[in-house]
Amino acid sequence: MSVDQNKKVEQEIEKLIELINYHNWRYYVLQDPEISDEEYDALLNRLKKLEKETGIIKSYSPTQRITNVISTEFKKGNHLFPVLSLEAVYDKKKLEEYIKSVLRNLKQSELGLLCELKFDGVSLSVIYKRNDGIFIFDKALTRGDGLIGEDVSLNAKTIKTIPLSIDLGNDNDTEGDIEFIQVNGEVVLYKNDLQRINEERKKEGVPEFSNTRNAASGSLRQLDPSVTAKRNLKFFAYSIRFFDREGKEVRIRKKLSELFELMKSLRFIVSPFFKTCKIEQDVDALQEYYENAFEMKDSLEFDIDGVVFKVDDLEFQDRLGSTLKNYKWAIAYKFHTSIAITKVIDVVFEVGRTGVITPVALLEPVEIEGAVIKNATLHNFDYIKSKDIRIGDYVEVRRAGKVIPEIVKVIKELRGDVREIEEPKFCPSCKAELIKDGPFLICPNKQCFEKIIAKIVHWFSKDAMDVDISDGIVSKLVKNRIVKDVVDMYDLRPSDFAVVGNLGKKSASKLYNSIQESRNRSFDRILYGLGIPMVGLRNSKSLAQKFKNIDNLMNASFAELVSVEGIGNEVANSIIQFFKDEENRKLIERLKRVMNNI
DNA sequence: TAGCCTCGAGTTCA
DNA sequence: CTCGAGGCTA
Repeated sequence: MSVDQNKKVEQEIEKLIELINYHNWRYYVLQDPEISDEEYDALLNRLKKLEKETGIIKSYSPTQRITNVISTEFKKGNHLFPVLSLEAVYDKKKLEEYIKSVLRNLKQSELGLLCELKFDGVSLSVIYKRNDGIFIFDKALTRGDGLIGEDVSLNAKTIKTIPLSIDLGNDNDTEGDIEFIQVNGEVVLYKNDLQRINEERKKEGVPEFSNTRNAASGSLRQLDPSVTAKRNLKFFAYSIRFFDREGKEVRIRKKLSELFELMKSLRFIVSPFFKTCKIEQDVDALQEYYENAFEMKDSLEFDIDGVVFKVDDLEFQDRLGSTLKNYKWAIAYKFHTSIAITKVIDVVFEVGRTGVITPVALLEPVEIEGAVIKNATLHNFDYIKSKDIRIGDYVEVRRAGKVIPEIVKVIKELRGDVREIEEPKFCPSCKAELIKDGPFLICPNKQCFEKIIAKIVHWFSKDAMDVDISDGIVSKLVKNRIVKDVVDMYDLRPSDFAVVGNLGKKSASKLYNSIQESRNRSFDRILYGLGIPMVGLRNSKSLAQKFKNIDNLMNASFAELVSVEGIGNEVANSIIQFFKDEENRKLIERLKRVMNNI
């Protein structure tokens, strides 16, 4: 083939790419195709043929959306502009406070806002790089830590609604100094696609996805892009930023809403149902947008978990800036979700201060009212039996009262491949044989690390010594055999803490000082800290008041004990048992050396 | 002895 | 906060 001919074919390839991209956009983004599927396929086949014959394959050619490369891991990549989260509010009052603070910070009396739905999907940064006057898909990154994300380019390329090239045109880049473009948006999976995928997975005997977000996230993190391609993911764009060669941001518009229009013309699906509004002090317009979104959320094809309001003026955005985690120029107004459905991934067993083994369900993380729930206690085996909870079950989770997650019930309709929760025979920490006491399993080993850790943590707890020490540090001190009981804690130097924890010099000496200072705690707190069974806050106070010091208490007869208000047979026996124990007596002798009020 | 009241213990996440 | 059980009173 002559050079001339080659050039001609290359031109045809370029034309075909542009034409296919155009029809791709009509079909996937606008959902308004101009040509039939057959005609589209014909164009694609022609392109494939030419590429094969000439070997000219442009990286942004539609044939490159699916490659056969199967990676073993994801590379890391830097975002050009950090991808942060948004502060969340759950009621009108909190929203009002936020808006007022923004107005105050900007010294404005009114504010233009852009209102959007908050998609329940996975955030994605798509980065384009200049090449011959147009911008070519360079890479796509997950959020990661906000600065560095995972490179999921191959998977992102299979998403038909992410353009592989962008033509800004001259009027958008008069200086010609834009080198990179970062488009941010949400990768979402439609509800009907989730259903379809789950039906297939059920047939194949693999676990179903519990919601569209998890499915989208899982699809984007596939090692084999051909799997991602079949998932029919969508990309909703909500931000576009431009950068020069040095990575400095270049502004070509003044308002976010103008950028939304620009993204539309660049063939992105922009955030559906966005609108702008102007507000002053009252947030009624925002409340209305929120209520509308709430009403229509079930009829939408995709999942949303609230709405987002963003300051429209980009200069105002700059002035507001961001914290370490959040942009200050945007707020998420989220729907209440007091319950959520999630999956029991596994059950682990924890050892408490008293040796009682507690089963804890590990859950597929779900968000309830702003907190991500990963665990829920199952209390004991009677509880497990009464609710018939099994590993692999889908469960309804509620945040009981204020914070503590609770499994309300098993969704039996969703039960698939499940496994019974088996009672452990041995302590998960020290492997000692467990003893059964009613519905409880108990570790009898006095040296059990987890028990020692829990006892020390209790000793320093708020109502006892009131020392702010993390159980992580205690755990390391015990496991490295640096301490074996609370008395040893008073002999540690600041440097000992630095060794085990991620503590700086300052926090280490602070911790040291507060432990030393706790030598002066009152007798009732010491008594509580000892953790005598059935002796809690209240009983420690009455006992301390009556007996004044530990020797009086140890020498007290049964009759003297029960004469104390609130102490009956059981509690008195428990106290006598506690002081009979040789280990406990030794500990108390040692404590006399370090505590001032014992 | 029944029943109310109070206390202890375990519990999660930001 | 909740559950379960001990203490106390009628």
